[in-house]
Amino acid sequence: MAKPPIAISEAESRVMEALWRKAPQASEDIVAAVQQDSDWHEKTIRTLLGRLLGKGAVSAEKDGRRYLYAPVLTREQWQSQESRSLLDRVFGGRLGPLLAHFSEHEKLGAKDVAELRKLLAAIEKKER
Amino acid sequence: MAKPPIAISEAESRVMEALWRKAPQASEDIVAAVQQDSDWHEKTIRTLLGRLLGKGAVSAEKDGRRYLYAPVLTREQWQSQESRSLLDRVFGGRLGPLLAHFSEHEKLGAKDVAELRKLLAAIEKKER
DNA sequence: AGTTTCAGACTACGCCCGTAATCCAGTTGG
DNA sequence: CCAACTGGATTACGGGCGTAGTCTGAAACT
Repeated sequence: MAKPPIAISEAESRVMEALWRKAPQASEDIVAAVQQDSDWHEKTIRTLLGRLLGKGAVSAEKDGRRYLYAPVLTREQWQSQESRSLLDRVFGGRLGPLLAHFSEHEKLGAKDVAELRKLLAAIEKKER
Repeated sequence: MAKPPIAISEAESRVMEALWRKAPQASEDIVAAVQQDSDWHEKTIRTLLGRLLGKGAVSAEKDGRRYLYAPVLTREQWQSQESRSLLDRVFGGRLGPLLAHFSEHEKLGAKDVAELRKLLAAIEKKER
């Protein structure tokens, strides 16, 4: 069977962020890390961690009486899923319209333009 | 006060699609249009339409015994909202990483590449 | 050894969403 | 004029999500 994609919610992704930055970590440290950027209650963060475990988005390895948590879903996988979802849901699966949209409505910084050039250069190289 | 952004759900967006393609339309026609691409029950579609009305995403004008519905939220506004949401939630608000992601993980069709070139050309022209 | 503590498990609860079914009043067909 | 029909309004219901609170078992402190 194909692996079912792991869907995580907005709030859950904030917890994943902490793990993507550093892993493995004990829940105490995760709580502290997440609280740097949010005002969530410790209980809330632990609940989210538990849900992520249930979904298989993180793994837990026993370390004494506590667990050390690590991400299973990578940030890249998540970014891919979310990007593809936007592409399919909102732009009919075509990159063109999405890019056109960004070019019209988002201010592109110098770095963005450089990234665009790089992207195009890579494509052209591969093309022949 | 600033107008609060109108958030619509996935299913609701399917109904909006029908209205974006043609408006105004009576609910009967909307139902028929949506059913072309889905197997939703008529009642379901009417419920979604009602919710969209409640959210102010569509307007209804009485036309005899029925209403004629029209979109208030435009497709472009919606695409903007969703794009910005992805950008902020998943890519820290920076376009570069998003573009890098697409260049690495998405297969670009010829049309996409053309769109990219056009986009870059437009930028270069504006740049000087 | 008894008590306090704390990580993790289980429970809670209101709101949104997907997906309808039921109810009601005005229109229309007979 | 009465019955059937139909669009719209109201109600339903289970699952996920945001946001915790409570319970429990074992470790740690005294």
